[in-house]
Amino acid sequence: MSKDKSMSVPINCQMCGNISTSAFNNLEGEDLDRISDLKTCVSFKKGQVIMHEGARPQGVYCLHHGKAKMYKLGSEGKEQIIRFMTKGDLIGYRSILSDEAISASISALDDTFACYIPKSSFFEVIESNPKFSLNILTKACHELGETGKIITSLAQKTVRERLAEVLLILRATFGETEEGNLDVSLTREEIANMVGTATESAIRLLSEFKDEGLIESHGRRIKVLEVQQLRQLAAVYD
Amino acid sequence: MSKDKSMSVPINCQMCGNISTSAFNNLEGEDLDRISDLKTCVSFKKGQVIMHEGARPQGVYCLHHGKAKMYKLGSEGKEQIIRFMTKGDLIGYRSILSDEAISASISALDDTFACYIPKSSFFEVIESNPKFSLNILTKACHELGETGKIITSLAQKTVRERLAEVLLILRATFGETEEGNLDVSLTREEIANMVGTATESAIRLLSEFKDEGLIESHGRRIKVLEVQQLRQLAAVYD
DNA sequence: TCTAAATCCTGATAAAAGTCATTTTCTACC
DNA sequence: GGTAGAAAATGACTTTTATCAGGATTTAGA
Repeated sequence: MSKDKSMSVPINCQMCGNISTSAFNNLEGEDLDRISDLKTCVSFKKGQVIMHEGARPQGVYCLHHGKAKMYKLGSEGKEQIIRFMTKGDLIGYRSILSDEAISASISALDDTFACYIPKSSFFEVIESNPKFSLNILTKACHELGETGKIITSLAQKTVRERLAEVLLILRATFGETEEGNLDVSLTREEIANMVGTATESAIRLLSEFKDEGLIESHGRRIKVLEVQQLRQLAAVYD
Repeated sequence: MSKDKSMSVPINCQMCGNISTSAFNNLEGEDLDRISDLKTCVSFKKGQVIMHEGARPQGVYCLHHGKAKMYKLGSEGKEQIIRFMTKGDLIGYRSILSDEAISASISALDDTFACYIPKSSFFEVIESNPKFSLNILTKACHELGETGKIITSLAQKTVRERLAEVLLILRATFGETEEGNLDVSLTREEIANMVGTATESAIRLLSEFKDEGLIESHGRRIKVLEVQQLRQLAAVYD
């Protein structure tokens, strides 16, 4: 939480604190150098779009710090948040690897900082290093499993259950501040866009959760009080 | 459509008619042999479960002929169909590659025939052949894009719109018989489980589509008449 | 081909969720 | 630290979708 974020910018990937949790985690010297040498550093202001749905990216971003949301626009122009991303996450790899346009936009929830890796060096390493390729494959397959859960949840659960689920996901993804609040600042509209409901419904249900003592909230600061009850409510058994 | 399905069973992968559309499409001699030599052939009766949610598969199936559905059970025990699979599709690779339990069951909609490839030979080829690995990666990434669409659709579209969408998906996935019917036999419940709605709602809306001349139906045989109108209804623009 | 069981269909009703309108409260920026 | 403008909250109402119940068809298997 240093004021001067530029201080934490890594010169090269070897020095990066996120390496162990990122897709690059078991790359060895030469391959990591290849990535490291050709990457460039970019920062994004809160709210800025990092990748646009429909675009054809010429590289991938590796998020160094900050938070981002991945979302698609529905036919009425409403955002559907697919998932959130934090440090170590790779952005745009899906599009590059399937050779399709970007299927969901990514925008910064925070002031964020990312490393841009050109398509060519990304592919070079993918093609030459089976371990790296397998890493990405593992991540993609894991993601596929998660999306299956989301689909089932959207299709079968009530809005109330899904909201409980989303609160738990936010907690797992972003953690809590010292005060115990969710360490992310989202509008009610964004929460609704993750749950897949109207903003008013999300607001109403959050108020209910508050009345029931499941959460506390002061504006955008939300504190999860009863994890177990929320889990039960969300009918999550894992 | 031969009566004696066993006639069309390939002795080895080189001879398989599905090779060009499957994940094995640009494997060369040696690697394909490795798969081919260790695979075994299995058949499944209509309704039989090919892989069980929660299980730990020791290999993958490559569907040689027949149709299958991939589905998850929701908390009330209701099936949510995630997608359908046809010849050439790989079953169980997600679980093996992410080293997680099977996240969705697969069951046969037809009498089907598949080749079972043990985990070990699958991994050998993955690790030794970057092209194969990239093939699977491409498929997984494409799937990820599709699931994003499904999520947005479930979250934002009405049941009516989603039903129109599902009819178009069925048409694209299974094609049509000579009589112009969708070349797949699904109960109304299965259609509902794909749309993510109650069986009665799916039935009601199919009747409406019929009254409106968008489809014809005689029991389980459904014929799509107005593709353009359905597309518009589904608000699909691609 | 026949028959029992499964599936399909329809109507009535209930519940869930969305929409619209208005007031209150935050929050980001001077 | 004050102040627009955005976001949150809440009530009233509408629409959509689910549920329940009953009868009509279809399907799968003997």
